[in-house]
Amino acid sequence: MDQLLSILKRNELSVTGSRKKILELFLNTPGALAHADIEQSTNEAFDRVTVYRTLQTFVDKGIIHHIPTTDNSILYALCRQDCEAGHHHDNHVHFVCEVCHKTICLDDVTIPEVKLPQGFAPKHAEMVVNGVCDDCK
Amino acid sequence: MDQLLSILKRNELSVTGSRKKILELFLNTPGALAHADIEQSTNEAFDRVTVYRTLQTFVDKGIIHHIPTTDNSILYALCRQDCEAGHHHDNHVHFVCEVCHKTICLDDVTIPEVKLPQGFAPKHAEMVVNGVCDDCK
DNA sequence: GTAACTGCAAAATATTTGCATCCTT
DNA sequence: AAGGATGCAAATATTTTGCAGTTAC
Repeated sequence: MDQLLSILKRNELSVTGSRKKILELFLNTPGALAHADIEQSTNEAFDRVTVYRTLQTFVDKGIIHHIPTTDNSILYALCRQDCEAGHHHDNHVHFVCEVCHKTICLDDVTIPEVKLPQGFAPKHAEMVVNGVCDDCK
Repeated sequence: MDQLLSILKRNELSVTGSRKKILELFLNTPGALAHADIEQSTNEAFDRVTVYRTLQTFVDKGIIHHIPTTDNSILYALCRQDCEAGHHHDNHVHFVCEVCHKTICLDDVTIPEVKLPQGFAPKHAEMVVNGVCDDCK
């Protein structure tokens, strides 16, 4: 079965036009997407409200997740291996290029463990690295 | 000289009421502050616009910085040792407690280096750990 | 057929800008 | 006194909500 459909089915979501198109956009994007990127995904425009609701649904189901940024922008990313496995790990580093401003999931770079002070119980970590990416160097 | 004044002077900022109050708020807060926290800092309310402008000024001067979050909220933090040294390193981990929702600067926990794929040139890294903090455990 | 999803309109929030006035140096 | 900072008003932009019509199953 198509990967796209399989993701929706697995999460008990009905297969609708906007969900297919938005999810496809994520599947075809190596990095992260901002709300605006999705709204402007030229070919067919979605209603702004539908984009909000669809993203929220995907986040609720764990299909996509927010990724942290240092510049207050709001980015969403779907991470390939996690989705194929059916649940999220997101334990990889995100890289933000300061030249092209793209955000890239470095799926192969695992977030290292850190030793926290006494009493802190970590559950999840996010790491964002800024710099210049391979394309812009 | 008062630490507060020294920070403003060092950055060539005139010493005004709102700058003093907002900076003081940061100096007295162990973690991070959201825009709303500042606006609501009871005693005396600032004009919403002044808060925006003051925060922007502080960010421009490097007195405070955005910290990344995984939940799309916008947080600012001032980090003690950096400010005392006169410039920013911010190379420490931020911890977000999922019980009390506070964000804490773990000044003593340094962000580890990671090995990036060929061609990526890192300049700065941010790391956020979610979990349960010492107070809430 | 039913429950869920979408699009439109509008409300509620959040952020930015212009300008006259006030404060800091 | 001069330049910059503030507060108000208003313009923009962003996000949420209600509801009627449409679509998926």
